[in-house]
Amino acid sequence: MIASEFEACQYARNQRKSSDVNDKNSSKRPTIYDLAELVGTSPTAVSSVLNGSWKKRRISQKLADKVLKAAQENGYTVNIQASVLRRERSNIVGMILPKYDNRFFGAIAEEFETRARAAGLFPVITCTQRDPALELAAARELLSYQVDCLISTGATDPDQISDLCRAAGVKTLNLDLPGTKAPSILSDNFTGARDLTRIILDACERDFGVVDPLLFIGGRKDDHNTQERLRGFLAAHTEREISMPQSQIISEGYAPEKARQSLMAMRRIPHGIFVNSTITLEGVVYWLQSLPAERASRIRCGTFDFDPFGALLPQNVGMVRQDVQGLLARTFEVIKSGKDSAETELVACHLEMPSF
Amino acid sequence: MIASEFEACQYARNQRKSSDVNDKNSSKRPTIYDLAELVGTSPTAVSSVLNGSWKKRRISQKLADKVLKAAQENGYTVNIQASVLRRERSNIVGMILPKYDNRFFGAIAEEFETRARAAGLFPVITCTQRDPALELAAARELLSYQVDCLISTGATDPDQISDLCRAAGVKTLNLDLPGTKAPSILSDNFTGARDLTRIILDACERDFGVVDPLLFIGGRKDDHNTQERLRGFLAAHTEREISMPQSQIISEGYAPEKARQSLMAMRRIPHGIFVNSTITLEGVVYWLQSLPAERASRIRCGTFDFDPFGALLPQNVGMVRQDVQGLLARTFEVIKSGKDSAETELVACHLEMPSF
DNA sequence: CAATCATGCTCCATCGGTTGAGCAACTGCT
DNA sequence: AGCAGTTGCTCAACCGATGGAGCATGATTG
Repeated sequence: MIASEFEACQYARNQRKSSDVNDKNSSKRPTIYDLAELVGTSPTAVSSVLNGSWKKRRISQKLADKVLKAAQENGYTVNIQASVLRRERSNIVGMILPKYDNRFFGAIAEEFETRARAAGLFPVITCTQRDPALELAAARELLSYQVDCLISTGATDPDQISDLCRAAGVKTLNLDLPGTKAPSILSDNFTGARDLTRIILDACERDFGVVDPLLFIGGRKDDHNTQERLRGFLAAHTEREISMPQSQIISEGYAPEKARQSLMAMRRIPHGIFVNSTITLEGVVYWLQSLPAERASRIRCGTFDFDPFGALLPQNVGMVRQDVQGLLARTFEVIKSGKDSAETELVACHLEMPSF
Repeated sequence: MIASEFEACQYARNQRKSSDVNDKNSSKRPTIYDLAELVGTSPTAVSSVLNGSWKKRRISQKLADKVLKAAQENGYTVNIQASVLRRERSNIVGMILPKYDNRFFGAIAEEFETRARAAGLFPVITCTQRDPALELAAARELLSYQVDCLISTGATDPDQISDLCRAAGVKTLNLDLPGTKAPSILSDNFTGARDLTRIILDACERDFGVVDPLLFIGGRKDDHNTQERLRGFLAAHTEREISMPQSQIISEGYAPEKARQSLMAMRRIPHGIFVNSTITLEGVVYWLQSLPAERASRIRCGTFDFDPFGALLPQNVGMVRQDVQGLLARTFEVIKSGKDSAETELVACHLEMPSF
């Protein structure tokens, strides 16, 4: 008898499981073998019903229904590890992200997850605390999970990660900070910064009749984004023939406290300030609070990156909001296209003006 | 000859791989079988060297060194899918998180990842946009990745997720919002809110000589955390024998715009305001901007949850900062203890006073 | 009525790593 | 020399899902 032979074979294959099939207290989750035994069919049939290939494999509707019902009743979930091991693709997309502590990275994380899910992929984000060693370790870890694709966001050393991915034959892409060994998708920091600078210059001229160089504060000179923003900042001054003294560019890190101290130490307080990040803006606000109200009201500032509280500051004349949706739309397009030339692509920013 | 038999067997096992071993252009990553062939040993030996069990398995230092060198040179990374499939534990811990758009959840995500890594576990966070259906789908997905443990943070319906986990025999735990079917770890919303209310009442009395009921704004009445905070808010009034009119409690959601409109519509503007979230605080600040400066200066407010910009508002007298480190410390302790009784545990908040 | 085809399913090898069992070879002891 | 014990390694089964190959049926056609 073929049927009993099959059953015997199943039983031999997995004694413990078989005896647990009808045991609701069993903590082991059911497998396709368990369902096959319950329904009285083969594991292959069960698998193909559950993964959708059953039509192609000419399984009858009747059997499919029985299998689906059994799966439902027994709370079956596929074992992805086994599935991925067997298939060529994992459908997992990994992302390395420096921090979750600001709106920009938070929005990137959410948008990435949403788009990945919409594309039928499983997103895994891992946060690397701006630590190069952790970035590398995390990349390696994601690779060992067989990600199909790895996105390095704001990575300290994206090229090293690209190398790892290349060795593993995994697609990769740099977001927010460029690398030379994979496609890079960035905000147009130059244009955003230039437009913001113009707005601040306009406000100073309009409100105070002053045409002075602005103060640039925050960021690091060795940081690509700071360099580009500085370039935009200087371009806006050059086009108005305002010369820029070196002392007006303070780029000694993003930390709020550092910015506050630098501002406190200045002999001549500028009317217009270009703030290079929302985190630096915290320090600027702290400093503003220490000024007499009348003096504080005679300052205008604009910030690169958006924060809803920052936008409500009376001194605020504009914030550059990066187009997170646009950045990730392009990211997924590039992934899909399979392109892997190390070209850099810019996505325009949006200038958010105060609405009050 | 045993050696040649072994090699022949290996070759038969995997023709394509074997011929690729020395091919640097091959995009396939090396496996333990490849390394075994390179070094001239068995896959078992390679595996045990690479996963650290070689001492126990009495592999010689010499062979271990050779294997490690080969692994290094060929950029070997373990295939976790295969490894997890065979082992009983995955060492993956999953977390469901509503949003990444505020400091609280951002900090939870970072702290969770840090602690998981420190415990030798692999953290996977997935963001569910406060969507109950997505929460459930995400939980199912994480289970199919064989997570050892699943943490529901701020989940709409944590009990449903607990049920899923129970069926799969997976440990689970609720964070930030309580459930009835798994251990819950929450901030002590009651005490935090009561203490904050006291501070605001103190400030109104000290600065304006007024002993009036405060305004409570933000949140939802059916939300556990709002209920607890409201209880603390009322307790602080009761202990001072201040009676609370219903009209002073506005709990129609967290949205900033909603809060602003409610405030605009009030006939009598209160001196003291209890703001139930930083997101609601945005609306309050928006409204403050619309007031004459002199009037705005005669308001004191405190907020549940912390935001660095919010802390810098001149009207701010305190922010309740939830103890994210404490919450996650307890979370990991409970996980480790294996406890699964549905008890709720409270973690104290910290009252952050303005420092200027 | 035999040959052909479609239908509905099962068998088996496979993905890569892990683990219990076991086997040579060598050492030390009586 | 004989035996136990140690050292250093290999074998083979297994985890759960998947897909190509193939095998009985039953229906259709010349």
